[in-house]
Amino acid sequence: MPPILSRDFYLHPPDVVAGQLLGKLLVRRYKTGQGSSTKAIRLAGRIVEVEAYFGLDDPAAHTFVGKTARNAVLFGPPGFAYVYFIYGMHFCLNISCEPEGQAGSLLLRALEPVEGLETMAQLRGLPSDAAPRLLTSGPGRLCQALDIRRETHNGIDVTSARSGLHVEDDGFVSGQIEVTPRVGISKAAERPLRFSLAGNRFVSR
DNA sequence: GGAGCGATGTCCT
DNA sequence: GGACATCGCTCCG
Repeated sequence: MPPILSRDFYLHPPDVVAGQLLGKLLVRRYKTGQGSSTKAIRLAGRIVEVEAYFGLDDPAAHTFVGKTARNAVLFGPPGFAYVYFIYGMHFCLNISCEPEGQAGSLLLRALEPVEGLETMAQLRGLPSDAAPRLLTSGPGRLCQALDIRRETHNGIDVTSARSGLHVEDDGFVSGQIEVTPRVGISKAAERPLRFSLAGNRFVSR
């Protein structure tokens, strides 16, 4: 089994960790089937697009207003999942970074699906032969494809194998990294904090 | 393949 | 009450 990224990996500023996270595998353990025929499978995708959010200094970040009930996870230690509900129907997944007390985070925006594509399609409400691009290209899509919800995943430790959600380094070597402005925000929209694998088809639009 | 737009719940002011 | 780190559909080229 490839090594799970440790807490130290996430200890650094978000613009640093974002680039290092590209090319790693996001892995979700998932139970499929029913009754006695249930079995555990892996839903996995390679991280191809990440946005960096700073804490109190970043007007676009959820943490800009200070610590609240919703964003409390981000003020905790690095390597924990922050899952929030947006636009009345979607979830987005972040991972906390920086030392406890500093609220940097990484927004996972797109994966290249690697394991469990049929189950991902099912979870997305698509036919099993759906185009892979439709599965995990976009922050809301990847949460739906991996069945990541606030109730089940907000606040879990992604550095522990027992969480059922973690990030692995399988030795993949990233090519060129592209850095562009972040997507879908109105404040600090010009800052180049969106990191993606150059030329990868699974990067969101 | 791109612009426009509606759906929809939660959070914070 | 308004804004929102989105998505999928329609309509148009």
